[in-house]
Amino acid sequence: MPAVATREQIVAAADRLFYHHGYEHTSFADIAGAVGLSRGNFYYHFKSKDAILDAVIDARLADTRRMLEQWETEAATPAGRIMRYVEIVLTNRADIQDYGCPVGTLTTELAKLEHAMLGQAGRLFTLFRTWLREQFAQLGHAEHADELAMHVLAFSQGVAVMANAFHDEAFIQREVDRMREWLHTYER
Amino acid sequence: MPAVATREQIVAAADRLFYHHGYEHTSFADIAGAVGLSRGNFYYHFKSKDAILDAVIDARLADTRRMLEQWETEAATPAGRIMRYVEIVLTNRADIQDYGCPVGTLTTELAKLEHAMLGQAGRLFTLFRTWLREQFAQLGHAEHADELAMHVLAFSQGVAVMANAFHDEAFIQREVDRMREWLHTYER
DNA sequence: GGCGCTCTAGGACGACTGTCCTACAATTTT
DNA sequence: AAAATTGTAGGACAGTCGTCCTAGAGCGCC
Repeated sequence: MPAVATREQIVAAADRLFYHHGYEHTSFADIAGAVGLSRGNFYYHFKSKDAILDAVIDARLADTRRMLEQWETEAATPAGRIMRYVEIVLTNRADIQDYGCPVGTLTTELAKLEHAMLGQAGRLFTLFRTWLREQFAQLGHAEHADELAMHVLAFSQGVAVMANAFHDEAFIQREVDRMREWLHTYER
Repeated sequence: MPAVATREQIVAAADRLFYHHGYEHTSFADIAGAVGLSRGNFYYHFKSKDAILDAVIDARLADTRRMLEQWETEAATPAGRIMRYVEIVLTNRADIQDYGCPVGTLTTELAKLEHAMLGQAGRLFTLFRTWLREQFAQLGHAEHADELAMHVLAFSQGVAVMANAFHDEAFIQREVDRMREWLHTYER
């Protein structure tokens, strides 16, 4: 098998395991088992566990950019695009109830570990923040665009943590509805 | 030194370390070093790491109950008491920016570890939830008290995650102000 | 066939983990 | 003073961790 395909398999497995069980709690053996490779052989593809994390974050950044670009084509209005983001917590409610938000939980964990890759993980948040800010600017609120973007991010993180803690789908739906109404007050 | 004092020292040190570095990332050696005891000797006081976590959660539950009772005496109105909760993110902003919310981050971590003590940690959330629900009921919104309580909890968790990720004090202040205005619409 | 490159298996390594045990100091009780 | 209790130190234990090394399989190219 070509190295690139194996590398992608490793990244995909690590991505899933980091999300489900956390970075620290996922061992090389776990990833190796998921891909079907021997443990020691990993150093041909990645020279350290940090390098895998780096690749996982890069992959998530690329996936996120792809998703945001797709939203640009699917939703015609900035408000519609913002709602696309808000509704992630509904779309991914099953995973969120089980594992929380992939971005939020990773950032929280890396902060506690004082991990060198924390800054890299922060770029995931910044990517959403910048995109949301642009949507609010297009909506005609350039002056407070960043504050509104941060508010929407905080909404999603709050819902994710609570949904993970209480496994309450009705709660998620209510909060999304509340957010939709809030967003209407900013539409012109 | 009597055992009870040593035990309390261990719980206090473990509480702080679990909050700062996470449960899994904190080892017996770390706690022992913080208290100034030998590693192996812990089994005289706690028979397992889970037992320490259990004691830490119990201590946090007791501290939280004390805090909530104090709020009952300090704030005359239910709205004032709810604002006391909302303003935690401001009062504890330094710790929150560094380590996030003690309750939220612990629950998130234990969920990923599929740890048996996850249910115990959930009681911390439930304690706040029940208390907030009671305040909203006293405010005259008995019918939606639980939904409103969950909304306030989600607010605090969202702010905590974002403040931890971006270290933005102005953001915390803005969100608290936003929450104060929101709460005014529910006052009679 | 022989060479070189890509990829892999398997194990060794030192460090660290939670757990447990035993011997001993300190203190209290008899 | 002797005995019993309470608390401690230090190390052994089996296991796991991330890391690294070596030998060799599979393959295209000369």
